[in-house]
Amino acid sequence: MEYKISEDEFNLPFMREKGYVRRRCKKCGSHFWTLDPDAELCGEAPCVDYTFFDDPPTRKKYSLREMREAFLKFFERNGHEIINPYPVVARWRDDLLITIASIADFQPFVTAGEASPPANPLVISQPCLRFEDIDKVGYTSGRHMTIFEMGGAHAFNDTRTNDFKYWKNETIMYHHLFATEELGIPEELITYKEHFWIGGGNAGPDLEGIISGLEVSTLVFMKYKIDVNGELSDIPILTVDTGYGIERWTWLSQGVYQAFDAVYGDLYKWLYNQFNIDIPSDVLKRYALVSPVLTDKDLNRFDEVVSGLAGHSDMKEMFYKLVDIGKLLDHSKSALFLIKDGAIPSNVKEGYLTRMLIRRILKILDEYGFEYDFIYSIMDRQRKYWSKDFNELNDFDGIIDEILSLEIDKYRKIRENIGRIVSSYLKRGYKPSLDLLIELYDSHGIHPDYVNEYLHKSMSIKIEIPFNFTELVAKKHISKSEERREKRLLPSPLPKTSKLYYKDQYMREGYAKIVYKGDSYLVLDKTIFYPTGGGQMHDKGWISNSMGDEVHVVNVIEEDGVVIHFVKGDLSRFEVGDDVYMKLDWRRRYSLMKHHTSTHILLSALRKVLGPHIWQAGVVKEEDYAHLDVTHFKIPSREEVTKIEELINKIVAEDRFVSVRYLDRGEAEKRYGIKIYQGGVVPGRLLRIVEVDGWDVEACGGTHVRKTSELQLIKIVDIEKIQDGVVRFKYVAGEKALEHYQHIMKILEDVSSHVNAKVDNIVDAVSALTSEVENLENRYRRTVSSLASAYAKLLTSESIEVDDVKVMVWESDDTEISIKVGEQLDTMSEDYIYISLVKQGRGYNVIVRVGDKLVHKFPAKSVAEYIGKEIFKGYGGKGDEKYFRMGGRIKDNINGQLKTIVSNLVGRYVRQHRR
RNA sequence: GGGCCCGUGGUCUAGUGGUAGGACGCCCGCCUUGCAAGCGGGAGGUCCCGGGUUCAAUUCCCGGCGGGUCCA
Repeated sequence: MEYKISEDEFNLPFMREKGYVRRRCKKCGSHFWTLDPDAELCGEAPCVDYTFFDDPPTRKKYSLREMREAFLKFFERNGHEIINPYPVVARWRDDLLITIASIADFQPFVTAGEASPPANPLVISQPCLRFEDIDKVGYTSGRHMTIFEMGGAHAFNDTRTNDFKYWKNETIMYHHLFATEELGIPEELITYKEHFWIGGGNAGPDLEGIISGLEVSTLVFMKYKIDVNGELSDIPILTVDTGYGIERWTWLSQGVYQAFDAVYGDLYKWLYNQFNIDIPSDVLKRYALVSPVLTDKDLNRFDEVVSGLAGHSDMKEMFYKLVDIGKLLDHSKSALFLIKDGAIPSNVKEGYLTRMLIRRILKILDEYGFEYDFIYSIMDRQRKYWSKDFNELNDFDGIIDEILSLEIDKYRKIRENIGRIVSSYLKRGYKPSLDLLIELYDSHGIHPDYVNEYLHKSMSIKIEIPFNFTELVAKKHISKSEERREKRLLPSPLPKTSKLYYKDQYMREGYAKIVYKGDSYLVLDKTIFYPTGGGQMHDKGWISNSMGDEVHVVNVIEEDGVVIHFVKGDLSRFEVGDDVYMKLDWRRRYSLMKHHTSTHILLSALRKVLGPHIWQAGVVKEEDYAHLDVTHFKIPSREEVTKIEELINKIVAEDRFVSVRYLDRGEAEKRYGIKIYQGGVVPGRLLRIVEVDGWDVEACGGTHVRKTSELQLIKIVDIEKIQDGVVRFKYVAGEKALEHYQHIMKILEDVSSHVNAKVDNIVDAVSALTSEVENLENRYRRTVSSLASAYAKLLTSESIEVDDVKVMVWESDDTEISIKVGEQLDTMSEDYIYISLVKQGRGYNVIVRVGDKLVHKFPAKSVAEYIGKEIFKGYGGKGDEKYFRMGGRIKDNINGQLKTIVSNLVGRYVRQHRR
């Protein structure tokens, strides 16, 4: 749908005072505001050329850090409060994996008016990740990056309370002042291009700030909600959503030809040297000037563009290197920030993005013949480079290396298996074709380049890789967008239930009034029953009325703030308006509380022992146990687990207070950081903050014990890797921990009585047992073979001679021995026909073997078929003239001795086939 | 969350509706001044688990578990 921006949308006092006029670009057709009344072009490349190279419009050159500081300080001077950046993994949102814009930090609650912002107005420099343009990275001289800092100056205007900060006029003025006064950019260089912005369910008109050909900012005035049909409706909060591209402003100020040069400084120069790049500066500049034409669909014009740089026909290889160092710098920084915020490489979700980035890096290293190990030094230099701005990176020293080493191993394995996998697909009937490339990439992650490399080596074939290869792979995955419609239980809205368990977490009984009665559930005006939520399972208990009728509460859920009690029992004498008495199954609840508090203690211990990359990825607290999933790359060692257990039990023993407070969302984030959102999305203006004194702080809606000593003991009982990048800890606390030990002890005692040894000696006893079993197995094997040879002798002596042929038929109940006996016969006779009949299920197995002298005259296969035809309803088998095995179901009319019948059949066969 | 691929001695793997094969590693012996290696012999398997089809399943079908991979 096309959204028109009215001519007057940006006809603001500021524009008029400055003398800005609205024009339409002759090339791209967009409307823009300019100080030049004769302007015909919008001012953005590729409509016009970049004009800042060698001659930056700013007063001085800024490093990225200086630009960030200048931006933040400027807005701070103008009434904005500086907010620390959020993680790049957007855990507080369930609709986004990663932080794609500074405003994402404040969605959905702040922009929807459900929570107050940490400050208003505020300013932030937020690292953001975007993967839509990943294929352009490197080609566009650094205009596109997967990771960048978005300088966001935000104001939230609440129309409901008339709490108005500022809107369009001031927003543009701030932008203008920042460019002109703070940075010294001549104002005639600045144009504003009109645009309509849509994203994240919101929409609004925006202006793009363009300076010297480069878009450096987007000033969005978010004022609509947009539904699935594209219909716009007004929203109560008018949000000023500005995004200043800190990297681009930096680039602008330095006037260099590559934004990577401006952003990565020494790191860029280091890689430039490592790759032995040598591009004359005038050629580099010419490339930078034409690179804006390389857009989505035009990337394959790269060769053409590069070779068109007159006079330098052999520069192609150099430019490929240049593009690739851009990718290396960009991807390694993205991967670094993802890992920092807990996106451990994985095959799912945000972890997959980390893995993809690392693999793209490894592939580039491969292409230029670098060792994979080179990635360690790239990442380490990145880490050091950015740790000055993001101090927490200092804590990631060894972890990054460990993660990289695991990823390199995996990548190497794929690389090594390529030949085998490709040839197995060819053997399976795949033709060397595009289909094969897609299949191999999709199922095995083998990049088409590698397939070609192999095909070229082994059969001198090369398959053309289309530019939209990734798109083709994606097409195979057209997913049915699963509509998760939540089933609503309550027919009409009811007043929210008053939650007594928040007033007193230890309340075990109480009175309430019935406000609604369903077939098998009750809604009360207030309740002591905790509904399933935040990983904590619901309470159980009993509800009774004044007449002494009692029902059992078996499940409790919450719907829109209304707590619903599912009950078992007769509800016929419970009526709306009745007073009822509630009683908790306290044993259950108390155990749930202990497990919940244990979870908080464990999580902080994991961060301390395993590293700062640990984030909660899922959690369940049951009555009998709890488990906590965290972002981690391997199962911890025995030593680490011991350390963790010692640490958590130290916290238990120290008897720390567990406090519960309500804090304003913004206040809480400011004081404790984003780490408080371990449990995921928590709506609302006020946050319930649970703090284990001096140890752990989380926003949490669960019920907790008052003091850690109530936990008595926390024992980790199981650890497993539930997927790449996620490790699950299962643990028990309180009396469940005691029960666990008792359970283990009982198992030990059971074992000990079975092996006839005291518990202390079990290990020795069991190992004696296993070697005993081994011995017996050997003896069994020897016995079977001597048994087989004994049987063979017996059979030989009992054989019936038919025309000099020894015919032996026997019935056995063991196929294995039957086969072995047959094998033994060869050592004693050359002219035998051996038949073994083995009952098997509803039919018979027949093994036929003939002596070496007879294989031509009486082939086993022919003997078998002769018999089979006679005795089986239907049969099948396999073998050759020496040995044949078949089976089938016996004909109904055969009764009497099968052995005799078969003997006679063989005799007849021999006589018929002698000659 | 979904699609696809895979699961065979310690490791890597071939193969098959009817006696499970190889390589590396391991053990013993021989050759060699020593090493690398070579030669001969040997040990090592619930063919991931459960159900079904079948006279017979490691193999085919269904389900589960585990691994890989791609997409969102």
